[in-house]
Amino acid sequence: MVPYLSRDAILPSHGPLSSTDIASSKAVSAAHALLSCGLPVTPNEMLGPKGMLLRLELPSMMHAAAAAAAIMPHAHLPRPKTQSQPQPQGPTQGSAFQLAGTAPETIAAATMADPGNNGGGMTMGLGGPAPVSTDSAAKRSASATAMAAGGGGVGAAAGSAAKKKRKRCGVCPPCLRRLNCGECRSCKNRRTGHQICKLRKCEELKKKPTSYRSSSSFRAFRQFFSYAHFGLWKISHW
DNA sequence: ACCAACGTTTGG
DNA sequence: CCAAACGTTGGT
Ligand SMILES: [Zn+2]
Ligand SMILES: [Zn+2]
Repeated sequence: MVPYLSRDAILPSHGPLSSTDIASSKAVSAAHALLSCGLPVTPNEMLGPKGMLLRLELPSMMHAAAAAAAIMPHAHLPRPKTQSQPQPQGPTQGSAFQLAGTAPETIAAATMADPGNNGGGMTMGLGGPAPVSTDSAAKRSASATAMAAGGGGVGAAAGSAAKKKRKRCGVCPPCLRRLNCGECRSCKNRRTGHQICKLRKCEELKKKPTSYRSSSSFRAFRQFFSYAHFGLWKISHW
């Protein structure tokens, strides 16, 4: 199945019909999101001659989800912070997909097999060209991750994806600093601490790593297909 | 929460 | 191999 981000999905056909301004801004958002997923696309490529959003074929559902997250109005609503029971998390959060019933294998893999968190979320894993580590790094990480997997135990399928080490965003103020302050605990304790200078610590990495299932792109994706399931979006020509 | 220490991953 | 620095654990 080839995932589409269709115009009809983006702009509800019965809704207040698209001003081209809205389409344009959505195109900008989607293009940005796709770019961050490694798919270089310009807003103009998503807009037709009349300024309407075009149906865009995407290389993976991951891209579709990211684009949906950037476009859909509810993607960034704060989650109902109500005491979410520490339920077995896996089955519960996956139920939306079972409901939709049409989740392609790639998505099922991306969502169901998510071992709880993967760093960075939407840019990882599916869709993009394979990470391609041709050298001994592959073997290195293979053995290392195998060992790491051994410790975990609960709920993880054997040989499930190892959790990736997150990388600094590179654009936040701390990331832009080039010099260690030399005064903070991390600097003073560099020999044994192995930590970056506190003034250089990336703001993103300070945040608790978010699981893919709690990411805005996943929520948008789930919402997207929930609506599709209930027929609120036009999907007849998919 | 902060911190120290260590193990581990990652890119060069 | 090595340096940098993320993840984790244990102590406070
Ligand atoms: Zn410092
Ligand atoms: Zn940063």
